[in-house]
Amino acid sequence: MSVEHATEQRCDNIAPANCADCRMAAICLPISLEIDDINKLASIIRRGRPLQRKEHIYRAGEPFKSVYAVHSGSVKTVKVTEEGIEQITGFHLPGELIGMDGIASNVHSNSAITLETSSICEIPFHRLEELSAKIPSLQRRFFQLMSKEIAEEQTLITMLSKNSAEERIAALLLSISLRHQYRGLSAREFLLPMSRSDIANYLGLTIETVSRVFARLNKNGIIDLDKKHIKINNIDALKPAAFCRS
Amino acid sequence: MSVEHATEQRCDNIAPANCADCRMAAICLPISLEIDDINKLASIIRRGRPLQRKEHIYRAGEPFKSVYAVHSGSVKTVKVTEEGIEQITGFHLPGELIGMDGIASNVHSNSAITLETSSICEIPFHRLEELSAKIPSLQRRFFQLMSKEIAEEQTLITMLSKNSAEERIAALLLSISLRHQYRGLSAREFLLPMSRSDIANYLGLTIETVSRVFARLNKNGIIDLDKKHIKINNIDALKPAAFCRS
DNA sequence: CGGCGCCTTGACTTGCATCAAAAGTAGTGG
DNA sequence: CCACTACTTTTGATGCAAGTCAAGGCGCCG
Repeated sequence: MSVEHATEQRCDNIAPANCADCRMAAICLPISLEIDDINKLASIIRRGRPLQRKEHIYRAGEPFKSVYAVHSGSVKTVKVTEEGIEQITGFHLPGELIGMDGIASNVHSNSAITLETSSICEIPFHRLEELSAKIPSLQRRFFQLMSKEIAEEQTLITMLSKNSAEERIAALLLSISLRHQYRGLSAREFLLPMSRSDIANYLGLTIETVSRVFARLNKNGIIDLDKKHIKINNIDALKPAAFCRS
Repeated sequence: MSVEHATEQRCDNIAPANCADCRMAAICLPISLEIDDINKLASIIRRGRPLQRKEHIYRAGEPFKSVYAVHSGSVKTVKVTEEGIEQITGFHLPGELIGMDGIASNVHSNSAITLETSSICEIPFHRLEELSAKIPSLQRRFFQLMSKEIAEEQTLITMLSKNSAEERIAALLLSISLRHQYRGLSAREFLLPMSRSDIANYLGLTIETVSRVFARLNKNGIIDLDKKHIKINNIDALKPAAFCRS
């Protein structure tokens, strides 16, 4: 809707979101909401101005007020331990929701940082709570999103605990590929929005190891890699089953 | 309350829980619920018969119907990958809630298995949802519990990704110690309900490494260990800070 | 053109895994 | 109560995947 764009231009800070017209809505809210309910939800969501690469959406330690949906671009979430060690806890693509780690303690336990120019929708949590109590399918949807995050983290835990460097990198590529596909984009060819050192940090490896594994996959012809541009030639070779017979 | 015991005796399968009198309630539901609301919640909770060691509470793949609170004893949750690799995703002590990973897909993604004789309360999820929509503080509490689980898993992720074998084991001991203390039990002396191989699996190590690290901590006098019985002599030596200067 | 990040590649080191075997513990049944 | 079997834990010897250290390449921007 052109109105949406116009609003964004005029208002230099935040604009009301128009979820009914957002092509990500099917992903961030794939629920059978009545059009009426979608509009109620949209009315509490605010679309922020586009953020540049490396800007913070929220910082660890800040009071928790909202959760956020990635509208376009990409984001990493980072946890910092008391000793100052940084751990990337997730990479987030359009249609994905972030910030739910702050609900428990009312303080964000992670920081969220854009990996590229991104546009982010803000959802004030107390209003989401109120609305959830009134719209059962929204409450359920939100429980589901949190549960999904738990399940995804468990997958990462298993990977860190049991898999080799090559398996971890293969799994990350597959995950990104799958999420692209889900959004109707190419599963075989895309840009990696994150740096090698982000990948290493996320997967519990060093940059050198990440670089060497990419080089090996490239030499084997499983992928074609040119800096951040990746093309997967043999998607099956990246699947877990491929590692059983090697 | 003796009535509660009487009920348990009579009914060989399940008995209604009496949350108002349960000494775990302060932990599993530390919310400012009206006594009235507590009773509404209690009315949907069922206390199962005591389970023996190694019994399943639910199995991965089963339809998701309920979440469960550990009333007494202890439980491990285990995720099995498609390739059949098992990863323990958590150890759960009295007052802790399990099974929330199943909400997203309506199927349990983990199995839950008792580590010792345990008594477990079952909370049918659809009734919890209904009640949450009516009692705002309950809805919030449940969001918080899920968020807490996310934050805890992120801690495990960081540990698996960044810490040495010794640091991981120290962190596990500290975590158990803290949870004992929270329940008013000794922070310095307790029984480890899980086997060495469970610990190894959870922390992404081998049993041999776990055994060696325990032996080293024992020799250093940091802990006294006799099979599963552990006594922490120098709790500070287990804290992350202790590893900065070593 | 020179400085700065980011990435790659090579040589070497190391913490933990693997393999192997013995010792300890628990459960079962005669 | 002991003998037998099966499992868990400990301890030792060896190997390897990934980390560390170091140097050089590439792209970007002032």
